[in-house]
Amino acid sequence: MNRQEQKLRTRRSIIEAAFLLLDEQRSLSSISLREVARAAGIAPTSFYRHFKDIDELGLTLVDEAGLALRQLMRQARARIASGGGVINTSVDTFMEFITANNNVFRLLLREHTGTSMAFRAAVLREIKHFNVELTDYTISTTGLPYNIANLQAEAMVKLVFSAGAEALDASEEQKLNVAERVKLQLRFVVNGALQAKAEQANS
Amino acid sequence: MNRQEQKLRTRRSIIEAAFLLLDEQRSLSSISLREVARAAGIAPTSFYRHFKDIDELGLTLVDEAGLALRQLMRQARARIASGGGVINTSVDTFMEFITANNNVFRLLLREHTGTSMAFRAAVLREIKHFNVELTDYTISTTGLPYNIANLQAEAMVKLVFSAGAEALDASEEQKLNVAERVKLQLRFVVNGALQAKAEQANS
DNA sequence: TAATTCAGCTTACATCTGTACGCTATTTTA
DNA sequence: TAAAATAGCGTACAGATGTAAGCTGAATTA
Repeated sequence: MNRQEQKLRTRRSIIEAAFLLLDEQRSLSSISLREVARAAGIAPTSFYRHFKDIDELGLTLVDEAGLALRQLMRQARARIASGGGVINTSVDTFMEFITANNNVFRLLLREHTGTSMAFRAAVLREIKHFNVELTDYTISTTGLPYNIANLQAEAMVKLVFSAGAEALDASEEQKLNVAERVKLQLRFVVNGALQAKAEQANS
Repeated sequence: MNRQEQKLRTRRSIIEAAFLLLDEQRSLSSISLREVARAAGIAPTSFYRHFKDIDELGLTLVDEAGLALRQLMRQARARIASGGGVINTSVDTFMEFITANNNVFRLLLREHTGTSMAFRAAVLREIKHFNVELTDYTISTTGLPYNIANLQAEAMVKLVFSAGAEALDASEEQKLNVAERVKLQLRFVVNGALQAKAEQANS
């Protein structure tokens, strides 16, 4: 077995151990280096061979979570292309993601309002990606002017993330309810934005 | 000086010390009993004369924060009555609150997605108050049917809270920008809801 | 093959935590 | 006034934490 390879493997096991620790009652700031090391099956001090800090590990986790979200968006777009409606498909895809990758989404949600400015900034970067891509998509499919498309996209992302937060702790049927409600709310936003476009055109 | 009176005074100083500790880098789960006691000027063990737990203190803080928010709403309603538009006045009032009671709002925001189920539940209760009152207000002023008014109110609260989260870390001019944007987004929602009402009536 | 690198380990230490126990001094009650 | 209650204190202890120092053995390089 290669040395590099082995090191990467250990690094992976640290990362995955950390994700497992990040359940509904733990945040990045509350997991300890020793605890992660224990879960990863290494000595506390060996942790330093891979990360300078617990914080460096935390940033890595946020990055990985963001990556997973972007992959999700690609998946959603593919499903939209094959019919079903933008809002329906996107929300359903999102909800599936949350259910399947519980801890990953929870991490983003928690650190978004967490105690570390670095983590908050990292999460904000990921959300900004979301906004930019949705704004572009909206412009290209509806022809809304940039300012309106952007406001719309931002509002939609916020509503979907809030719904995701609710869904995290919810039962399966509650999740369906949350999904249904947010879809209606997204339609409010879309229709309101369309109306704003019409008004803007008339002036 | 009364004994009860003195005890209340100490209790107050614990609560206020805790609020002061809850700045942008501390959450309820990261402040220690000893730290709070130190800041309040009492011995660590004296803390137990007032609260069973740090958690009991935490719930008290969430309650106080929720109370402050409800008072804010009353204030906002009074200002609406004296003209200026519902959305404008509400958002402005909210933003003023956030600026003046930084740590109070931050507490709610953080514990909303925090690691303690009890705290999350407590914050949700406060948000539900918000939703109920806004739904009632919407029905009585616009005549929207309950289901639509409720969806609208929920969406608006989520958007305003999200905007509040952004405003917390923002400069004064950024805050103005955030406020302006959320007002436009709220109009999207209101107009979209009105349209939904029209559609619902036509069926 | 001999020398170097380095992932992971063990040991060690200073610091912080929650909280149990019992004392004191003052207020309240009888 | 005598007895009871109690807010606050000091001491003490068993954990947990981050991380410094130095060792080991296997993989890599020369």
